[in-house]
Amino acid sequence: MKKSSAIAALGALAQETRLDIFRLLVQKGPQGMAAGEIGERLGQPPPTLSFHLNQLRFAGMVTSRRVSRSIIYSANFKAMSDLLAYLTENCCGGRAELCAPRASAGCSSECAPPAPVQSRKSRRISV
Amino acid sequence: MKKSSAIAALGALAQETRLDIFRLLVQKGPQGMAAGEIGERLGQPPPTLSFHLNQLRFAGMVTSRRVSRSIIYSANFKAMSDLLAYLTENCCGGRAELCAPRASAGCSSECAPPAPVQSRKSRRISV
DNA sequence: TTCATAGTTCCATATTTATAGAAATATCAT
DNA sequence: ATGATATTTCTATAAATATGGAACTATGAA
Repeated sequence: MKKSSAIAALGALAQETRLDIFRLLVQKGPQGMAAGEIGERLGQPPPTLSFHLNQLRFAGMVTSRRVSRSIIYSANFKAMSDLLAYLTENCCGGRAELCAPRASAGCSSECAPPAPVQSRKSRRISV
Repeated sequence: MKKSSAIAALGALAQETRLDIFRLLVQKGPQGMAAGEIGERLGQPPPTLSFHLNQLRFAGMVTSRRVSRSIIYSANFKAMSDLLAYLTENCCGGRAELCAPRASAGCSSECAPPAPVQSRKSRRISV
């Protein structure tokens, strides 16, 4: 994944209405949901909703298809997983053992907090 | 994870310099890196860098600790994994079998594109 | 103390992003 | 055609975010 795509994806999701839209669509699954229904659920006026759906679409996080008068939006699951992979890429310099318990998908699950590092000489430090 | 935390995290990462910083720190692992070294690597003037480090810190994506004159920043791996979990939460309404091949961590790996939905009556549609 | 180093905060400016009314487009039913 | 529904584009305005110079704070060394 290119950096610019990741920034676009993150930026698309970093807004309350759009995050709501995206999670709604993630939960809805591949069948998707019509723009109108999304707007009803989230209480957004059509132009505002359309703006946000466009942002998500340009960022590649959703796809759309017309069905009769409705436009059906669906989450782009591939884009989501690519983004997650990008964020965790080469975690801990490849030495995932530095990332504590159940570091399954290359560190993405759960990593140790950086507190108890002190590799050799235990050095006392302040925050 | 609360929605506001997710938005803060996504917003923090949705900016080129900050994404660079975060990925650098993810790859560096728990030992972290001094602000100065980050600035050198990314070619950012100190005030700009400090601004972005603060954004990441307020969003909970990095932690900082002082070591002598340096301030060492580290990625917050827990925050990252919480964010990833939030994004994929209840994927496909819990029926992860709707999300195609190797849907390991609740859909986060790879999900089917929404193209071949057509649950019952195969309806021809245009895009 | 004084100096050099490492970072931060303050501030003004520039840029980007969000909101929603009004008008326009597309589809379907009559 | 005409009207109703579904959604978008246009537009102006408002709000949030990014940038970097100048000045400030904290730490350690001479």
